[in-house]
Amino acid sequence: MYALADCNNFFVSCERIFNPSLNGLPVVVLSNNDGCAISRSNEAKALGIPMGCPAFKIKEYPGGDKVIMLSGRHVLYRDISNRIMRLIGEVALHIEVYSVDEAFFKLPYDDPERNHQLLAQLVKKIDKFVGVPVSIGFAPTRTLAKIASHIAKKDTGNHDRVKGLTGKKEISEAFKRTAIDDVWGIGRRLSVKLLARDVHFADQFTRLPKSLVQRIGNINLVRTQLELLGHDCMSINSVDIVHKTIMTSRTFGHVISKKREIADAIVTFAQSCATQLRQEDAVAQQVMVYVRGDHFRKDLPYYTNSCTIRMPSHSASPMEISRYALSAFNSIYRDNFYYRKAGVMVSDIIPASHQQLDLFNGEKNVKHSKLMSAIDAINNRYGTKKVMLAPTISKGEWAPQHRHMGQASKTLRFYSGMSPLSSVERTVVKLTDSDESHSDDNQIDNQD
DNA sequence: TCTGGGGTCCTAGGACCC
DNA sequence: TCTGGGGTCCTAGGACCC
Repeated sequence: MYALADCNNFFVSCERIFNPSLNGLPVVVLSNNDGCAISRSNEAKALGIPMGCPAFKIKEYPGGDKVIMLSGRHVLYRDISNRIMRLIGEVALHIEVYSVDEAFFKLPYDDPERNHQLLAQLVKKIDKFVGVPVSIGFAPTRTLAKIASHIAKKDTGNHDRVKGLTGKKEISEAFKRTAIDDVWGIGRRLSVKLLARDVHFADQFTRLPKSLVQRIGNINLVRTQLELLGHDCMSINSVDIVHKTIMTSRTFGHVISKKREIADAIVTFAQSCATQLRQEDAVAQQVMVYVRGDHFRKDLPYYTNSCTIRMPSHSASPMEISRYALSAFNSIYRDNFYYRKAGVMVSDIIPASHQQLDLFNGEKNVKHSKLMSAIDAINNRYGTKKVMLAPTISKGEWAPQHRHMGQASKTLRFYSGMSPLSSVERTVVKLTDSDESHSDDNQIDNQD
């Protein structure tokens, strides 16, 4: 039996822990650059504000001028999420953290009644010790548990916020009320195709012949149907599996055309990928860089491109990854265009322990890895980004804008147990090794 | 003024090989 | 005159999720 715990309006609920005066008010948390709403309180949902609504359109809704808009504080949310996951882990046989606000887990009992009691206690415990409202659904498969958790969340008469879908009759009743696009795995495109065939609710979908389901979608849609019929066939990447790709990208605060400034962002993103790799104790061999114009600006010529480079060996060194990222960037950058977004993705990731020793670069790898350990230790102790590669110490023209941050940083540091940072100077690490000679095509990385 | 970021999986089609 | 068949690998694009 699987359970799905889902935090209600997660980011908004996190903000309310620290600012209870937000309770009962329409609140949204905004994405990077204060671009659009990524979490909405029930009061904001009631005003009709959709997920992803651009911030500037919010006040166009009736009552929208009363909506409180907050910039996101993702480090804080991650910390709160970890606390919730720990509490779930105390009762679960096996937990799969699916996203920052959701986790699937296996239940210890066969008896639905005992499971229900256990989960109701868990919801209360999370309320008490963390302060975030959580809804939990449980059922024989993950896709059914997802439907159950929707019901638990939406049914206002359900006071313990737990819903089990275990009996045949109960499940088929729920199917009749589940719109086809509310089924996990059926998104915008597939629901259009299904509606065209007069499939409006989950029960109609479960009756379609398998061959037709396969034709409409692919094997994934067949799996979704099987899951609804009670066959457990979804595998979830649990936290202990290394990521297949790691990406860092940002929309800039405004359009940029200067190569130097974009390169600065690219190096920052490359470093962030390297840091994540080291946190997962993994190494990557491919580096992909992309740049993009602003597709909302019809007055500017639009350009987008990407370049993938295979490094000679796997690496988690920010110097190494930054160098190849810059090289890739140099090959796609074009003068006279305005850029709004860029990103770095590393792939072909394996655990560091599987790494083949590179005979030619062995000594350099050892040097890098000692340096990296030292940098990680400093950043862990004094706060992220205290030690950075040289090209990233500019003012950061590309930096996203956050206008609704309020008194964020004080609370955040206190909450996360970090020490104040004022006494620590930012340290510069030179990007280019003096013994490297193959960088004639990356003019930028030699400037420091 | 102003529109996020980070993932996964599957499939079709091209390149290449024998 | 006339242009195989089967396999693998890679990549781009499309779909989904939060």
